[in-house]
Amino acid sequence: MQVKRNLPKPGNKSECSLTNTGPGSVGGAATTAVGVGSGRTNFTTKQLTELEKEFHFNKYLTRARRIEIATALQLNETQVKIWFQNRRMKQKKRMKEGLIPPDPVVSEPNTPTPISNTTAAVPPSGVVTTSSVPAVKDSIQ
Amino acid sequence: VMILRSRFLDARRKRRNFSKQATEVLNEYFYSHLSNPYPSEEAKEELAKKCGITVSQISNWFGNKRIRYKKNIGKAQEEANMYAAKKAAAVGGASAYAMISSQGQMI
DNA sequence: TCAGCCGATCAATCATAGGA
DNA sequence: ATCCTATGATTGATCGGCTG
Repeated sequence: MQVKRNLPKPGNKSECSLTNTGPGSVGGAATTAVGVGSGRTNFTTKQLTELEKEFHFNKYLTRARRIEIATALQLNETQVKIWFQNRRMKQKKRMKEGLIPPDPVVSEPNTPTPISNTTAAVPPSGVVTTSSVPAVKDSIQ
Repeated sequence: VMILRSRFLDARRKRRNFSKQATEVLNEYFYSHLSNPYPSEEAKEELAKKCGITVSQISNWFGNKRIRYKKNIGKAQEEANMYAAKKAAAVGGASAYAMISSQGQMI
């Protein structure tokens, strides 16, 4: 939408390259609940849980799998694609500094985990539901 | 509302402010490169070493600084700007390289 | 020719630290 | 303790470049 920054990396020019804030006003289609489409979507816990589960299984998605997930989680294919991209970058970053053992590589890159139900949205889906407290999963700091 | 979802998972966000010296070094670099406040990977590593923090933290700092600087402009920023410029001009030793690189690119 | 990926960044937001 | 501002970190999404 509005991030038209000049090219910082390559030889850029003068001017404080930080001068934008384009009024753009794109009509995003987000389920942000907040009025008009907000550029940033607020993923639900369920969506994040499923995406995380899938990621743990396959770091990369096939077109078909992406569609399955997007449909099941009620997200765009693009949102799923971007989520995986960001997730991979996140893991790489963690790997560098923090520690986060390399992935225990799962044999085959397949075995479509039946994403629980189809029309995700309401069912409690007993996945990691607010363990009710300090549940400090995650290692690292 | 229910949007209060995974906030509790952010337990990792136990931030600690950087040391005053580190912030000093970062601001000095930022203001002496205002025309292009995007340190290279190498520069980030050097700054990280000098500040005693990680490269990611350097990236976070510059990211936040750029946005927040832009959000103001014409405020204490202008002031901070000349503060840095003066500082760089003063001690020719450690700050000399900063001045030079600030003039690195031209129109 | 083109979609997906990477790397960097943006922009909004969260949660805490620090000061009054 | 209470409120407010400064600041580090997180993350959905964008930009430019590269690639199969």
